[in-house]
Amino acid sequence: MAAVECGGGDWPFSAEEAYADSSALLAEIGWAAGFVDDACAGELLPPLDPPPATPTGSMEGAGASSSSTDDGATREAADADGRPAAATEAASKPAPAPAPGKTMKKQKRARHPRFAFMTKTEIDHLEDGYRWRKYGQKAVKNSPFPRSYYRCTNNKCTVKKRVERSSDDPSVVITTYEGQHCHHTVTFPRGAGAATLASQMAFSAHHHHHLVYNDLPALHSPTTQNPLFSVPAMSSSLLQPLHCNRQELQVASYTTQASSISSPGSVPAVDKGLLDDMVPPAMRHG
DNA sequence: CGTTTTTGACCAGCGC
DNA sequence: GCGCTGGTCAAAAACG
Repeated sequence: MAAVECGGGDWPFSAEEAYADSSALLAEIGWAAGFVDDACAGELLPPLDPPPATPTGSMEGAGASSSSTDDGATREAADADGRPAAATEAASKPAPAPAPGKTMKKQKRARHPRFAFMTKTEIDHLEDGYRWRKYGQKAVKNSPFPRSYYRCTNNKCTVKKRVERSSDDPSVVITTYEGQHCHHTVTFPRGAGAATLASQMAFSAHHHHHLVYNDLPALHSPTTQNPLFSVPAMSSSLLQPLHCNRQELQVASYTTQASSISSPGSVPAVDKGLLDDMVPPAMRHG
């Protein structure tokens, strides 16, 4: 596993860091993290081929976009159907009193730490110990695979999760967590999916100081012995179940911690990285 | 019957 | 200003 400090990774994403298409995300994470080889000996597969840098304005493949359906004849049906509360209200009233639930859209979305990892698996939604409710699905530009949006079922918990399959490698699932859980896992099954494993790895990284952070730009030289690729052993106890599950894992994280970003060469505040992303200090096991 | 998923629409941000 | 896209909402459907 490798964790990546994504420079300027404020939330919400700016356009260029929003990973509007999975290729961009793949490029970033893939290059950054590399693949964990099946051998689990710390050997790593070559980094992913970076997809051609797609210009921001490139619209090819937009046919996959769901926006094409938005303008369809279904709209009038929907309007006639009702959508009485929120939609109609929002449509008729320009702005003044934000409808409940819509307030988040008015203000700039709050920044949340993000934690993404890539999993080579056929399973789209990996078990990670938390319960999630799906609240949306969108077709992604330049990708034949849709992106699913999940929210933690704990109503006090604002953590969200995006799951999408890589367009470059359909066997790779990209999972992006946003926010911090304010509660314990519902279940934390031993030897469950790779997502659970990733969480465990995050914890292990914290406890064993195995994580190596680096600044993203430095990661884009696949030939170098990047510190990221030498993530020490990734704790064999963690890799073992991974191996058993026959799932290859990539992990990357982007956080909003400027402190780490500002010290690319060193090993900055390693402990705080992933764990801080995922679990508030009060929740950590001493 | 309660919970979750599906799905079409709406909205904001961004680039042109 | 317009169009595109990602993210979210919420009613309906599906599921247990």
